[in-house]
Amino acid sequence: MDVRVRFAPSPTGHLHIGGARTALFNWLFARNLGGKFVLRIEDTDTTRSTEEYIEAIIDGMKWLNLDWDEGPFRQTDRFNVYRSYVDRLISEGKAYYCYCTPEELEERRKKAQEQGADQKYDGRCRDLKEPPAGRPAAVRFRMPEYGTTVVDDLIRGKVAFENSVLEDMIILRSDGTPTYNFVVVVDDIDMKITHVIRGDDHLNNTPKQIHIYKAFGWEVPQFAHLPMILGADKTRLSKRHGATSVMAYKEMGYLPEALVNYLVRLGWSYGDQEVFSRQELVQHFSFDAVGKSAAVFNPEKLLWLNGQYIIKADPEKLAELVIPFLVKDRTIKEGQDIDMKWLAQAVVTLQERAKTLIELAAGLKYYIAEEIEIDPKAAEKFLKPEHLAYLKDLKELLSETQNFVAAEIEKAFHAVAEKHSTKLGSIAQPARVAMTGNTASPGMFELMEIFGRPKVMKRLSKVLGEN
RNA sequence: GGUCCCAUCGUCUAGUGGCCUAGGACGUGGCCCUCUCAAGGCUAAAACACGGGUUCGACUCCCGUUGGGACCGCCA
Repeated sequence: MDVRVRFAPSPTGHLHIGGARTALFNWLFARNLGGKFVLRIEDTDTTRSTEEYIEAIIDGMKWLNLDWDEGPFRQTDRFNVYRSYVDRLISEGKAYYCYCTPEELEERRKKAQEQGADQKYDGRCRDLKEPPAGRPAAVRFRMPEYGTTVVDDLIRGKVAFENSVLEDMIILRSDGTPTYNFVVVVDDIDMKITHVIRGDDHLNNTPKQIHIYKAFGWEVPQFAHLPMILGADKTRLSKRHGATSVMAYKEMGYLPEALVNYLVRLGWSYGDQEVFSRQELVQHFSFDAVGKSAAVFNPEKLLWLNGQYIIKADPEKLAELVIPFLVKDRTIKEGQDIDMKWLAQAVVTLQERAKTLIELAAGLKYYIAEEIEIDPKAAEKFLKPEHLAYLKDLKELLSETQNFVAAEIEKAFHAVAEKHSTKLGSIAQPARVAMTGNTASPGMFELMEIFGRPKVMKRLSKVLGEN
């Protein structure tokens, strides 16, 4: 049998970290087994779903490079289908009309809670002989009252539920729209889904859904319930814990490969390996190695991973990716012409120093900008009169070098150090402040080579007050 | 409150009854490298929630306690 899985987000918000991981595990499972990955938009809540969020979710999927084989399907396009399935259940006596209003139900629930009693629907419309006139009706599914339902889960094993705790849930609202627990089953059957891979928070819904499958005589798919992702306080990850939308990480200068790598290790492992290529992920992924316990989202480890991916990334590609951040930084103007070959060279010097594209852009600033600001503290420490004397000599030597390349530049530095009987560091630090305005940067020799002689001369002149 | 799930360093995890003096990674401290900052290398501190069983032997199996989480909607 061909494996078919789906990711079914509801468009009531952006694609968030938890949803992205669910999508990723579905994708990996499908790719590992050569199956199909379906994208389905669960927009039956017409009051909260928006077109913007559908776009946002698709953007997030694309950015993470999680391609789907079918869809996106939308449930709002399928209301007639659901309607006919509801009718079938009613005609077979497996569902019935309920005339209780939401307000009445709410009140009863509240009362039951206060008394510490069972909160489930009392079934008062279950066997109604005469429907009350003039009241809107919802449709409820008739749950079995006795027996046990076992969910056989790929991650958790067998989980048993007493049917007596299940209530007759509403499958069709009084406004004629169907509800989640019903449509999810109808869709999964219509779309021939073989494995339902979703968040742990759905485990309790699963027995209810199994009864719908059975009411129709359908085969129940395999389930895999993924553990939750928690915030630092161990509660479900939410806005309170900082950035949760996937696209926010794009804006913060993260690489999608790094986020994917981080997310997959939240719950899944392969021995001691931490960094995986796409191919390795697809090759090794299996639910056997998915853990059962919830995981705390750790931004620091994600940052480290991102740094690892930046180090390994192709400099030309990084140069492309960093452009929007340079624009945002106002280091360059939108659409400004820039020598990409040269930019890539500059990027190489910064790769192992930048953990995000934002940091990369910040480092690139002094390579590109005409004027730099000099940190007063740095100047105070490294631009004292004796330092300026070194820089004066350095400038002279550098103006005479044949080829303005790192090896030649290094010779000049050593010559100055020797002349003044001092260490290389006492020349390099002042030079660094003159070049970058700061005390930390890539190595001076390669930096100067990439700057080029004119820019180096200009900046030395400036600190020497020679304008 | 009811139902269900979960439980190894601060965090992510390896571990499927003897290989464990519990391994790796992030983070933290130290050292090395070094023109600064990184990167890299070495190193240190840091965990089997607790209590009972089962067993010749439990991190590993069973039960309970405790702790955490999820769900209990005419939301998904």
